[in-house]
Amino acid sequence: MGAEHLSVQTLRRLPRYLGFLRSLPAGVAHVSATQMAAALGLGEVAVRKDLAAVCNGGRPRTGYPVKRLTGDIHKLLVCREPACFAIVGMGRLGRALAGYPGFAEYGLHLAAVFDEDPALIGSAVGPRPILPSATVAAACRENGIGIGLITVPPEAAQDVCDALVAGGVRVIWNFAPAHLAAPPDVTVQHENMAASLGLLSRHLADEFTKETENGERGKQG
Amino acid sequence: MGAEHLSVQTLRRLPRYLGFLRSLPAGVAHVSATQMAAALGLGEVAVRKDLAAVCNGGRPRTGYPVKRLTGDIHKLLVCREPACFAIVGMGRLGRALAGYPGFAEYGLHLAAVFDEDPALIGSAVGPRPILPSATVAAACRENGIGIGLITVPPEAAQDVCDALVAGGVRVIWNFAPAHLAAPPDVTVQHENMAASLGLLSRHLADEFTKETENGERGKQG
DNA sequence: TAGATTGTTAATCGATTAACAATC
DNA sequence: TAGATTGTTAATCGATTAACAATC
Repeated sequence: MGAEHLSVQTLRRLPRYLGFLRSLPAGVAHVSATQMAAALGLGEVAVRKDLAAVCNGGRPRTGYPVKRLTGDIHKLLVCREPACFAIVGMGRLGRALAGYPGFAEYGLHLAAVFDEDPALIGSAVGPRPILPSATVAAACRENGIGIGLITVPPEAAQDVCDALVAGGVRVIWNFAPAHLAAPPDVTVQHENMAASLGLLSRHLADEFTKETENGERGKQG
Repeated sequence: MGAEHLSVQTLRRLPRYLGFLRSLPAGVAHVSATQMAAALGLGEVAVRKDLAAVCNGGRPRTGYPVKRLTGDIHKLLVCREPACFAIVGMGRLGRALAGYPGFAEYGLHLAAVFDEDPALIGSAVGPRPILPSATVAAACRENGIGIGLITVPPEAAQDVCDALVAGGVRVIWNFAPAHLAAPPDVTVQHENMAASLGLLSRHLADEFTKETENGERGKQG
């Protein structure tokens, strides 16, 4: 219990804890924050605090019971009633996301997929028929879809955004590298894969600079 | 100039500034932090600070010259010599990433793509031939590839990770929902799309709770 | 008992926000 | 001059880290 308020950072780490716990051999009954931190490459204290906030089954010297900890984290991640989402744009990225595993794991349900191309309408992506983009607003409203993913080319993104908003969607995850205008009560999260990779690359360069500045001193193989 | 040190958060926002600047009609010569903040839905002061850190062409009452600001941000994002990266796993997600637009924009070059399936070897993704996964380590080392993207099924992710590390890759972006073990000098960033969407969904739920708690008071249409 | 581990309380760090002086 | 906007300096906020007492 104790779900009072978890920081965004903690929430981001929970799935990784869950993944680690599930990767444990069946025989392991207990696990400590120390072990998890080492395995996941995270700070020991951070992990301990996260676990303490999430599960009250921890005992000194013993650690946490795997089963209970797993259950508690899982409960926290799913917790609410399933949220329905839609994907607009059945190109490669849209299809990849539609087939991405584990949405149910997080209480998410892919309720509809859309594309503009008449040639695609009616064909299926997994078990789902592709619906025409023109029906986005109506379909979202009908199915109580609150979340929309945009995976269309940048030129088409704003129109799709407008349609989603018209359909009552309140959260938009935009994969098109385009700037979108939306009313203030709609949350738009922009995902720019190229930019994200650029940031990672810069991280690499910075690390390297640091190392060479240190003259490779203090490096333990 | 003044590229001393930009915070990660600032670096994350820069691409959005760039996108906004490029979306401006050709006639607009100057733009203020106030305008950009409003358009992008960001805090006014945050934007002002970011711009001040990035470009010294700002003038009171006038704002920033669009051309110079665009150039300075662009320079900052590319700045270093191009970084080579590889993608292992030519499923839907791998192909989507391979075709994602704008990597060059951030000084990134997709140098090689790999897959395990013998039926795919030799066929092309865009201009690039798919190479066999067995050659990952050698190919990375030969081509000076420092960054690897993993888009294989979770079961195969650890092997791919090992191969990349063996090939000298120092930064890994892992899209498989799997926990990876890597040496401490290798940075592994985990991307779990389902978990990220779950977090967004939770955000939606929290917002909604807040609103209803406020009894919808103070909402201005 | 001894020692590892939990969980809490205080200190540090980084980023955002607020306040305000400088300037075109 | 007046007023909008920049850029800086101080205050707030949140998260991480460090220190330590509690406990099995």
